[in-house]
Amino acid sequence: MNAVNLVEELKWRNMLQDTTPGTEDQLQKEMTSAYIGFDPTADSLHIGNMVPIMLLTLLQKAGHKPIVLVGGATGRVGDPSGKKAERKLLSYQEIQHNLNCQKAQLERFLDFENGENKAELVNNYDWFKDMNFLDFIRDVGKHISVNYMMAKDSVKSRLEQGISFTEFSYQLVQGYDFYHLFQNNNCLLQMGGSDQWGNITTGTELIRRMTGKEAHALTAQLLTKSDGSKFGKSEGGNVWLDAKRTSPYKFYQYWLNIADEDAQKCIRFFSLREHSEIEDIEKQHAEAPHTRSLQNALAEEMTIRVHSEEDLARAKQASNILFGKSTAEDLRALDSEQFLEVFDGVPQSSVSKELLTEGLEALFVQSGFLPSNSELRRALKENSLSINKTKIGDNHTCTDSDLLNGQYLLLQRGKKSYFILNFS
RNA sequence: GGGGAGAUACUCAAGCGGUCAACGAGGUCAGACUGUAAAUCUGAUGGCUUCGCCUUCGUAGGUUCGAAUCCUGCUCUCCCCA
Repeated sequence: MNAVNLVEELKWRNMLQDTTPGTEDQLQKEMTSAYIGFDPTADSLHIGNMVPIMLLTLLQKAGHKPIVLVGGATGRVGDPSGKKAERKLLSYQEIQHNLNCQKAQLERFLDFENGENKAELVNNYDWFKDMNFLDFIRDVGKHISVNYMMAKDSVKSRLEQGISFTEFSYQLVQGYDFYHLFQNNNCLLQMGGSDQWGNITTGTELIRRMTGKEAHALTAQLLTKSDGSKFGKSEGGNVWLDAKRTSPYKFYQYWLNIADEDAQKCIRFFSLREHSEIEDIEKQHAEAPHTRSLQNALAEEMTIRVHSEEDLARAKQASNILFGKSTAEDLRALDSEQFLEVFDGVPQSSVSKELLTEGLEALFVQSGFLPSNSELRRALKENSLSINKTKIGDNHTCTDSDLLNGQYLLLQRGKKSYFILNFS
């Protein structure tokens, strides 16, 4: 019935890790509801969450119905999968706050409005809040043996170090989610990263034992980076989708700087362009790697999808000023607001106007940019200092006309290290 | 409790009476090259009023014209024996 075969699509993207038997048949047979759970551990999703988001996006594009489950209940327990140690519990208020924020973000990526297969959002707290412990262990716990639960990797890997009963129970709680959605939302499939396989199959097992019916699991490969570090982390930590946590500029830069090898994986994982178009970009990249077609395409597409066209334009402008051939003139073209946005995150110091004409030592050292006069001398010897993108020498002096917007001076050591002086 | 070894700059690690702000390696920073990459090459890497001066070699004293280097106390670390 469907023009797009989801399983084929995922295979083409090298995303598919594993499915339970019969999954593809079910998806080809009829519109199928499938869900993925999101953990409310922070008040923003990060790009690590883009893989499950893509699964749902592609699911919807293939004509099926995505169900987004936010883990109001499971978030109170803590998933041991992939975790070396017990996690600290979040307060109920924190979880609620995080849930609301994530919800708003998810709405960007899926169509919650139109069509028979419009996306739906559920919160497992709704069906767990009135569940009492005795009911749970009688009605649910009875069906799954401890032996079965202990055999899961997520549990097994923690047996040495210890795992609380709380986290041990996690798979059962998640399994019950699946059962609940199976019964109430006709949800026949749970998807997730490959680290979720164990949890998901506990769900299918539970459904089989409680209803005698069959439910399905589908997992995606985890995205790994060629240098072994974790995907979605930059030096400053996670790359978040929230512009307040990771500015669109930094977000754009993250994609732009992905290693070639990883970019090849990412374009298939994340791009919503036509297959032929993606293959063209891959070809381009192979022929002329230095143009970095893959990184550019990715950075543009992802910045637009997560932020907006305007944010992309600004990010590009900022990048151009920071890294491109742009010069003093481009810098002067910025108004005060743009200037501060481009150099968002660059350390600033407010200094009094008298300093301006008091020489380099005053500007670079007293302002706190360079740690000592020796450092300043060294930098001058290296010819590594610039003011307003123009290299300066030993006896440079500044005047009022050097001030950007009558107020700022942009100091620079080498290529990457910036500092803003704010003359007030 | 007895015996031994050690503590040096961001890290590792030389130095064992003057030529030591202290070899070397890693890291970091800069310059060249480049794809805002990797690799490579070059330089820098305590502070200052820089052809000189000042403060640093666990800590406090001492010997000496002169100590990171020798002596003593203290603190800490490691090893061996009981």
